[in-house]
Amino acid sequence: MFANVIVDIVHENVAHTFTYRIPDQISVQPGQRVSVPFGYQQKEGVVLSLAETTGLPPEKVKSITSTLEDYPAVLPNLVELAMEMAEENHCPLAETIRLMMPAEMRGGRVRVRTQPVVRLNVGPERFEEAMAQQKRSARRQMILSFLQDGKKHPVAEIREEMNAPLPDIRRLVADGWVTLTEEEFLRQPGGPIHAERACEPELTELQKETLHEVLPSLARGEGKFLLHGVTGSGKTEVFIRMVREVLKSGRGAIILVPEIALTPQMVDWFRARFGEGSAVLHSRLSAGERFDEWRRIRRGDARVVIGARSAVFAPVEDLGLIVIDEEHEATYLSDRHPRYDARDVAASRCRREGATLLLASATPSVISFQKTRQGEYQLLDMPERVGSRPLPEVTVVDMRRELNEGNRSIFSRPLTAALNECLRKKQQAMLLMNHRGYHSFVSCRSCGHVVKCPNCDVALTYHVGGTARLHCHYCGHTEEPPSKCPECGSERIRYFGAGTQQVEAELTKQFPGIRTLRMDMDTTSGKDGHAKILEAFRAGEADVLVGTQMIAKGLDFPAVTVVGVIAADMTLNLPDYRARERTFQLLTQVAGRAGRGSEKGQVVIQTYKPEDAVIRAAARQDYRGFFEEELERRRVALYPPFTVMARLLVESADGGAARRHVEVLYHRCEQLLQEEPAFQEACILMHMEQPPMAMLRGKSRYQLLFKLHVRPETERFAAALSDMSREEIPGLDIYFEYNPATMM
DNA sequence: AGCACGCCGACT
DNA sequence: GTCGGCGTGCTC
Repeated sequence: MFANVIVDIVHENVAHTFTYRIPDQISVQPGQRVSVPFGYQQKEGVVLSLAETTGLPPEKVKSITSTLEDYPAVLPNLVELAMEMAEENHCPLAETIRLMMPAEMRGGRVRVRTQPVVRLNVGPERFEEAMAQQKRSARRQMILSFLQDGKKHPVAEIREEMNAPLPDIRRLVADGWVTLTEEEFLRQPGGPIHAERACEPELTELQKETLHEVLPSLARGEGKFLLHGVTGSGKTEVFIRMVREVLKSGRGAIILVPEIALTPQMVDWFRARFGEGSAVLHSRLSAGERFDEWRRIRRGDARVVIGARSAVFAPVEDLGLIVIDEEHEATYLSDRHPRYDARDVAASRCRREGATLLLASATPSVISFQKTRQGEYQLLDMPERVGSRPLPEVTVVDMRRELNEGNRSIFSRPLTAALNECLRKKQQAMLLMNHRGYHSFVSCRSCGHVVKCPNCDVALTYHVGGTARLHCHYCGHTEEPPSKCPECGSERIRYFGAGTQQVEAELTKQFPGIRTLRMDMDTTSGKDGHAKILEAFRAGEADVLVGTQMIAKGLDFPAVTVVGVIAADMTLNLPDYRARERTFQLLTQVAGRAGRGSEKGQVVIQTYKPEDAVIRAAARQDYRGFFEEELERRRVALYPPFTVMARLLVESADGGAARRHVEVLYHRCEQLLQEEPAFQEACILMHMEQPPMAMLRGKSRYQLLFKLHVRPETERFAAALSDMSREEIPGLDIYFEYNPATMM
């Protein structure tokens, strides 16, 4: 017998299977990991298929050295998924196969952990005899009583009852009453689960209706749904019930959430709801924990998995459901190679494995909502909040008018009034400061010069705390703030606008005695920094939480009645066709944080563009209104979902070399378009430019931006572009992105 | 990705 | 004369 093995090397040259003989004494199955001789070295690989014969000359074929596990690490369905992804992304199969297992499993960097286990060596009929023989040792009798049930008990369990039981156990082993063995045990992150069957809340009518709409599909293992539920509508409870339903029928489920939502409380809550049969996969796990959680899933001990993006590859057999919560989040687009969209992967996996897909969001992505229009997804609508709680009242404040009428503070009069009222009632408020880097930069009032990072094309950020230096958030560069404009020499150079720190400082100035907490990239750096701040706020240790986007995401603080957005339109004009969509999502999500308790919420959106359709739709919490307007805009301007974007990005420390190469690529693309009229028809736009961040981490950047019609031949054109990115040129990094996550 | 094989410049 | 540069090619 022969095995076709894909060797764990990511390189075009070896991106095909190699055939190995299977020695008589070992058996292998597809998906199993093996160690094989490869050239002069020993490599790990995954068996793709078995064959009776091979066309290769026998002297070339070597033998598999050993298997790495005695089970297939990659399930057959996931092998197929990896193959599909490799083909779609034009990347070596080894690269997509790697997604299917924890990174630390490769190279044997984690080991199966064992612990000593004891059990009674004799039947219950001889228990009294054993007790009698050990009558001189109360300790050994205690151990025997402990083991009376005949089951295996970890020594650690007995150690909880008495100190140092090992010598006594050894004595019992010597006397032949018990056996002591080493057994595999699984590291459990967060300790043992207290499966206090957390009470299942009674569903509202709307929740019941929604659930009933999906149950038939769930039973048949089919269907793709987009659940659009306003903030606070109780979407979570609906999909929790769906998971229960799937588990009841003996199948498994995967729930994807943004990494940022996987807080310790969230994880505890989830495990309390699902008990021992659940597993959690996130980046905070140690290598060993991640490996063991993965194995619990693989062995079928855990049938429901909650995790971030990569959990879409969790080895759940007999999958019945994948849920993607907050489906609009950019985190579902992988930023590393191989680039994939977890939503698309989930759809493919569901189709392949006969499972239901459910995407959920209060602000669905334009792409996903459009799919409900085209019948690809079925729309589930939850337009009301649980308990008929009203949506918060939203006030849009024109900051130009505030300024004209003499208010030079960063807080408008309505926001000041709302905050005063909130403080008086001892309630809590949240203030959102979007896009920090844009707000605390240093600029010259005379010539408009902005102090930028010498390595990256971004404005340096001013930090008040500590050293009062300017920082770059991309490369870590710091420098002294200039006292004179380096461009025109004017001394009228100053810190422009407000960052979270300035908002915080301004708060303490204008509201004496106010207690504030700040959440941004600076304050959340430590381990669990995130969770600590949120916990403190939840515990009422502050009146106001000031933060960047990260405070907008799906959090539930019942005591928050006021939400303020300091400058709503800052993200509106970023050079990205999704800027409007992102702004709408951010505003709607943050507004949804207000009034989740018994008190009605109030939201104040401060803006310099109160007439903008996005701001107005967000103020009305009107997703449909936003969607229709945005879809029309994209239709006219030929943006996705009507087209696809692609980019070829060239980076180099040598700016001239990058420039020259991008020109070469441009001409090659032009040639390609001329040779193939079909390509020319597919290509709406090809644009050579320096991206908004013309420098990043000390490297110059140039890009070719493409806007393409969705046509059969587009795929081939994209493949040709992808090939150009894979050519290796010393000193140059070339990246190809199809549907780039960012245009910066 | 490694690693050997192979053909041209300055050195114990 | 050799040591060693990295260009080219192969790995079941």
